Amino acid sequence: MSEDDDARAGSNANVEVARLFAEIGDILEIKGEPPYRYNAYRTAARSVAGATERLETLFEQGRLRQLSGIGSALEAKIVEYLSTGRMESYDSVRRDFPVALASLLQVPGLGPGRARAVYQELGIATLDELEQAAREGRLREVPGFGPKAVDTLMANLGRLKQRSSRQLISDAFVAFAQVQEAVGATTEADRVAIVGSVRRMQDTVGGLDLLAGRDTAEEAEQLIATLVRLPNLVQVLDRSADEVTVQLYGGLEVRLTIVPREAWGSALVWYTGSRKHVERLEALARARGWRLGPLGLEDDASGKLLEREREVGVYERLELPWIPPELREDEGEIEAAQAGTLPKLVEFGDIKGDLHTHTNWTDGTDTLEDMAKAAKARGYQYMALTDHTRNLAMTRGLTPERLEEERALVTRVNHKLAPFVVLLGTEMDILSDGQLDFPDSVLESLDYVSASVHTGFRQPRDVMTARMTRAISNPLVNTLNHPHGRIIRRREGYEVDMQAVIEQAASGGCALELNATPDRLDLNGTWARRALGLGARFTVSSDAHSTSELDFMQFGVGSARRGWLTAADILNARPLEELRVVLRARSQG
DNA sequence: GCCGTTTTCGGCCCGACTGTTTTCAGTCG
Repeated sequence: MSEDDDARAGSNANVEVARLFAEIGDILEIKGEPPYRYNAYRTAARSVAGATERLETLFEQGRLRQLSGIGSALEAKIVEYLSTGRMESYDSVRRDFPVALASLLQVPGLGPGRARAVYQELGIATLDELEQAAREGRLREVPGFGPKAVDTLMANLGRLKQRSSRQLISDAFVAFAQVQEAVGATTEADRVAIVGSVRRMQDTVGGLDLLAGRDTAEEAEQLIATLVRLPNLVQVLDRSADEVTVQLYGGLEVRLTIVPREAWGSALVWYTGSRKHVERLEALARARGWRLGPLGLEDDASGKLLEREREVGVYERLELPWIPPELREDEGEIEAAQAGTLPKLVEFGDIKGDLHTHTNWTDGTDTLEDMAKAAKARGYQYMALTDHTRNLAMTRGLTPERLEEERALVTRVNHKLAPFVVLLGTEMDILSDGQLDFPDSVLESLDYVSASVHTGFRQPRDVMTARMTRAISNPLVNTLNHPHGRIIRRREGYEVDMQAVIEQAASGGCALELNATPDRLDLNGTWARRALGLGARFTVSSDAHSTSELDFMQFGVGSARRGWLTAADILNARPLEELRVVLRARSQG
């Protein structure tokens, strides 16, 4: 590993090309080009950013076109960049509009049309300039901006500033897979483990913390060299002999800490955290005259090491059972551990089926048969097909007539894949007044009914609360999907008295979904635990819109574990026949 | 600009709301 390699890693081609494509896409949208054109660039940007190999390598081997979304035109642009360090089409679109202008698209209520207008009328290209113009009243001069529009814009700008930079947990897992692949290819190190908030399965994470064990200093050096050569590395933020922090494309920070192999157990405890949980453990150690640190639990007086190799050993020494990482938040887990009342948390293997899936009949990308096969391949006994309903027009939501056609398809697929079972279900829109999108007569004919709010997000809190409680009071509704409606990093949940909603759900027997899609994770663990206390029941489902998204389930199980849920609390941890009994009981009141 | 056991050409989520209009563009989900 030479310094040259490190320096180059600071501006590698994968990251640069991804950035150029993404920015071209943004500017084309602002220019008013049709969606298929700017979307092509955005798809390509994601594809390049997610590539596990360097573009140079792919080019040399003539495999650039293997990246999805890269056709002949974009391949040529990549080749142009690799050979000249420039991209003419990027320079060209930049002559029309400044790249910074794309940052305005983050503001809710400000789309490509208005972004173009503020630039052409006032020369505004940044969020700061926009805010100043709004404050000085100059924004009113732009056609299309009335007093109301300026007010909401100001409010949204303020909210945008406060938005946290926290990342999706799924991005951390993608980065981990990448690190594992790179490490496996270049070193003998077999132990790289996730620690920190990602191991605790928090719904959003500050970054990815990794831990590696090493026997020799050379091994540590090798590991660090591997990390700074990742294809999507943006910059090395910090580096020492046994720790390195890098930033990847998209903003995720990855920190790798390397400890002597024999200190693996105590280091796992230490770096998994949370800080508060570890402080409690430190206090328990102190009370015994010991000291807990990353490199071991030792006797204060003699300095003798009491435990460091096994994580469970550290807990045992402190007279505690091993505590699952998802519970390590100092929210009662130490007390429960001492009292012997830690719950037996649900595990991925407990999940018997997925109750929230979509197909290409609405906004999914895959056929029902492919979805069902993929679910079966994951070891599930069943899957509920829950396509959207007519109120959600953008997804080509189903009418009762098309639902009947789907029923015929379900019958055929069930015949083919038996004993695997597709339940005919629905993700039914909750209309703005709390009525359901289908009449009861249709709902009665279904195996499974879930309901969701997808429209009218800006209703006042009391209206939204009444709307949701009314909808889930219908005994034909088995589950309330993604109760808060938040999309992490994009939009807050709607204003609603969630306490009232989960109370209604708990008392009426309507299950609450733990939606496992990484930018939803809704309910999250905190809310799940609160609802559990009220006696609620739950589902944990992927909301998959493609076969690969069925794998989101793991994040939902993480939320469930953070919510202290056991398999008994989760409907789809039950075998099919038991599930059917529960679903029927609900509809009979 | 990409893509294909429904296509190598013709698709590519589309209807409702909002605030601003004076007949609708822009944005959202």
